[in-house]
Amino acid sequence: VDIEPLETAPADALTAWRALLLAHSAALRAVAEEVRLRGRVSLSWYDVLLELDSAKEGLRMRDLADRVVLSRTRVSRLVDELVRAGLARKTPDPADGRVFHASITAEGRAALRETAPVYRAATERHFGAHLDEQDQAVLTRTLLKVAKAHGRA
Amino acid sequence: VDIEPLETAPADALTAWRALLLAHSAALRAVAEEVRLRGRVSLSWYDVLLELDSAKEGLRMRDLADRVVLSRTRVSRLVDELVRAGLARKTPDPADGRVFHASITAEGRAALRETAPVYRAATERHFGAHLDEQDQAVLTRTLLKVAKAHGRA
DNA sequence: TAAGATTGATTCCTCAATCTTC
DNA sequence: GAAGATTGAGGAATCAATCTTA
Repeated sequence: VDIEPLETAPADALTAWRALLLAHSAALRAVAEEVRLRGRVSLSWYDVLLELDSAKEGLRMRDLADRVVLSRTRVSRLVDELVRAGLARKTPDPADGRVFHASITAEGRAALRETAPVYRAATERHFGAHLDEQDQAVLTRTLLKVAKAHGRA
Repeated sequence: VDIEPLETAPADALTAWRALLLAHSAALRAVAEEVRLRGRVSLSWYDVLLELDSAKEGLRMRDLADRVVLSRTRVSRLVDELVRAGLARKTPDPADGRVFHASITAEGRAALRETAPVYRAATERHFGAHLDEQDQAVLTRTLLKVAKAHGRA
């Protein structure tokens, strides 16, 4: 983190930031709780499985960690849990002995299919339902600007 | 039938939700790191002190937990840490023996004054700087709708 | 019985150190 | 030495159980 001189922030930035923290906390708790109750896998597992499924070829652990909002360490442990549960597999890269590729199993896809509607419904109920289409479009556009500025997304 | 410009973001709730998760994660990490490096207290301590300062009368532990985005348990432990550090005090309610009131000390106010500019600058640098004024206004409006729907804010 | 607050055990998550391979 | 991945240790956050008082 580079240190620069202090600048006076527009009062609006702090207000928007506070709103982001509140909305995130409230909605995420509700979504995670609903997925936990009604889904087949936890939200963390779901996130990982979703990325594995969208990348058909198998993902290096490193790349997987970049796509999920978690540390490399955490992802390593989550994948191990998924492997133990039979929902994912880990295969060594034949060309580079340092690398492992994680991929989703048929059972993992089944779990994903089973949990996806729960996740969609929870997200809709606890987040989307409170916003109209234009709100959602503006949120996506503005929040992705922030994420991209940090090298995510 | 009107044609939308290509750069218009998809307006579905899942996309906006994903953008929220990414932006929140990236910006919060950066803000917390900067506050940790340059501020006098951690972000958690800062949040609690801020609430204690804004409620001059002292807050019941219960009410404090409601205002901070943390569990009652966590707040209880944070306040104990602050008391040990001399930045807050805890006084029993004379009328109701179950209740404790947490309040900020002069030293706590000093720590708050010292950390506030760091927090403002970090929030501006890692969040506000990537948004124009209208973006910020819209974010505040929409995200507060979500928070309020969950009984926060 | 119920509400406010804390404690103990547990899970979640990350950092630093390590191991292996390039 | 540097990069990919894992392990050990510890902090952060929560849940369930408990204690106290209303």
